[in-house]
Amino acid sequence: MGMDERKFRILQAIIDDYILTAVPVGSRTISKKYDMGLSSATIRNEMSDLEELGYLDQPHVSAGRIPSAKAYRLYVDQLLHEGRLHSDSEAAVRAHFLGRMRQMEDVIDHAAQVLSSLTNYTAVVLPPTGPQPRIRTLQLVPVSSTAALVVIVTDSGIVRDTVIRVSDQLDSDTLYAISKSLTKELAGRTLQEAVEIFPQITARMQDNEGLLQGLGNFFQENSGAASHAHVAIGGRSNILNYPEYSDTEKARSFLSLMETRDKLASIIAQQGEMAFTVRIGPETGVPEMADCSIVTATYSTGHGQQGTIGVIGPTRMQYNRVLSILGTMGHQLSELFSDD
Amino acid sequence: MGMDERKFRILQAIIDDYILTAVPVGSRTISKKYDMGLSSATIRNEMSDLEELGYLDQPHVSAGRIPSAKAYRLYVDQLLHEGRLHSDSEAAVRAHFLGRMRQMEDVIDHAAQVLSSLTNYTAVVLPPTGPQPRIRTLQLVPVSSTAALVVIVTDSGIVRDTVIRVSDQLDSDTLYAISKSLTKELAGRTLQEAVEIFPQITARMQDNEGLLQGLGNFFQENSGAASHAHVAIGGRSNILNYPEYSDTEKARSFLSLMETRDKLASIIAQQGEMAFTVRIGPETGVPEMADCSIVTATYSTGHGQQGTIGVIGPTRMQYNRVLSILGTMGHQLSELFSDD
DNA sequence: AGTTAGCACTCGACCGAGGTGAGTGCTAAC
DNA sequence: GTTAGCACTCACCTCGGTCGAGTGCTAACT
Repeated sequence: MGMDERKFRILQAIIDDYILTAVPVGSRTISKKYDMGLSSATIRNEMSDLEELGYLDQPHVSAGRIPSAKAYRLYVDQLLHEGRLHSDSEAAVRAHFLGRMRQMEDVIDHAAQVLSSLTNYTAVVLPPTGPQPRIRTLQLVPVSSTAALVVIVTDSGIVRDTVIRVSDQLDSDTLYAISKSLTKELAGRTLQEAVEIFPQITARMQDNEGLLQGLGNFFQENSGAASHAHVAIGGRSNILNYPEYSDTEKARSFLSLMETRDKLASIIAQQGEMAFTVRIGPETGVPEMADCSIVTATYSTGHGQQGTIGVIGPTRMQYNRVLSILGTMGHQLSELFSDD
Repeated sequence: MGMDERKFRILQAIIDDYILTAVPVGSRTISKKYDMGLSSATIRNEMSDLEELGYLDQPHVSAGRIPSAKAYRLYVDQLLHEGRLHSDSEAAVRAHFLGRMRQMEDVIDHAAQVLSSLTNYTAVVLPPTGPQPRIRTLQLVPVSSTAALVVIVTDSGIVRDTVIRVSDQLDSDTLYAISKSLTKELAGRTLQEAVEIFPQITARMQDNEGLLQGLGNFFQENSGAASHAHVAIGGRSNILNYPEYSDTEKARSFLSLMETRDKLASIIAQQGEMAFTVRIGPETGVPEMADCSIVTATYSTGHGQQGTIGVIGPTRMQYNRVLSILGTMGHQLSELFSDD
């Protein structure tokens, strides 16, 4: 007994119906609602086969069937293979990005917001990370008599800043001079490299110890794995729209997972190069998400950096819609970042 | 029939018990658990009076009584009046702030986190706002050949920045020169004032039109009510710990309110000068929070700026604990910001 | 051989009856 | 003014019965 064309069509109908209704679907429903030209009895036989093949589960003997993770997997693979993602969502996404935003964080937050409101699921957006950005300019701005702001501009246009304390009294011009010489030394290097050669620089410029030490620390802190910094999450409570989470206990564990940004980031973070990832139920590897699916896509900044956007919802997710929206969103973000 | 001492003690016992158990409390419970030296019958009579006075509600005729909003109000006023907030929480709060943080946002986020985990309710922290900060320094940092970063340092040490596009090609030194002259013109003024006199400056410095226009926009955008910028929220899902929110529909509406930062900020934002505000049930003025209470406290930065921290929980909130924790947290934040 | 109709069977959902127990209000006695 | 006692109320639980959606199996039809 293999998986023939007809079985597949029936399976697809079952999945479609279940995605819509979240109710176990019976043979009669399929035979009537999706006119297959087959009687319910025949469907029943096929469903029995599909269950044996592992594509369907039966919550109890006299309920309909529901698709298994394996079924969704098949369904999604098909979608991805065919590549026919209907794209009426494109306009919607684009419309939301008309007023373009200044800051990275704004963009990230906004993207998560849009993504969740378009899909009605929970959305997560990770900022771009990638090869160590290279320093382009470093500048010190006086903040008070004992503090200065360090602004570092990198080749990907990303700006990092921090306030450091300087024990000495330094005026604006002196700081500018120091900035210029530091820029000369550091331009073109990564933060990692900056940490390495920093002792030499410190040796050469013996004055301004306090300042240099502060700078050293800053480099140190920021050179590590580009710190999963800001993770934007949107539509946290969307999950409650779906009956599978009407159980409060489930909802609780899901929502508290959503609160721990770090964990979430590591779950979402894309490994590999794929345009899309779809992890279904147990494939997520997270017990709290045993009946969730995670769909992610990547975007890139045109400076070799990559970011991830993702949607989390019940396994009976509208994969078609979600994939298409993620695709569009990915494009938009890539465009937005690459000419910025 | 008035409110005598004994009635008050009974009411207090009822509130305490209800806060703990969330179950309507009956006369027998009070007479046994809180030994008043009175029989259940007597308590019953008193409770009947208290109900008539509007301090107790009876969900149905044969259940116990639950405290009304009016009762909580009385209870809280008493707490605030007596001022005896037990302070074993002080150490806990302090412990969480040992590693002090660099950036405003980090502090805010962390504070919300701590506050929610200490209270087990949902916590909200608003960044300090206050009288228009005055410009101390303005500096332009080149980002690319067509963009520059504007950094503005204000007297409260707060740094605002944005990237603006400059149509002209400007090198670092030129930008520095412009920065210096702009700083001279603008130092000591508020952003509001900067907007007003900006046309004159533009007229005087006719070159660099693109740049000046970008700057103008930036001032304009930031001069408004100090933009409820970053609102930190912690323990969103804590509300689900409490049986009054085991109804999914209620939880949903609560959580989606928590998602709209702006709205939340305006709800929490403290009017008036009071150290503490307690709004109970309908007093919140938000229908979604008909059976929530909001407790807020303020902290200040020592530069005339004030921020708000708040806790949102069910009306049967542990007011005592919450008030004391908020108080301590407020102090810690004030200290942290004032010498920064 | 595949398809279909028919039928017995299963099992969750829904409904109403009855029992249980916490809690009240009232009355009468202390 | 306080207390004991008692009848009464009402949410909640459990139990049995009915209903209906859905299945699996068998036998007949194409």
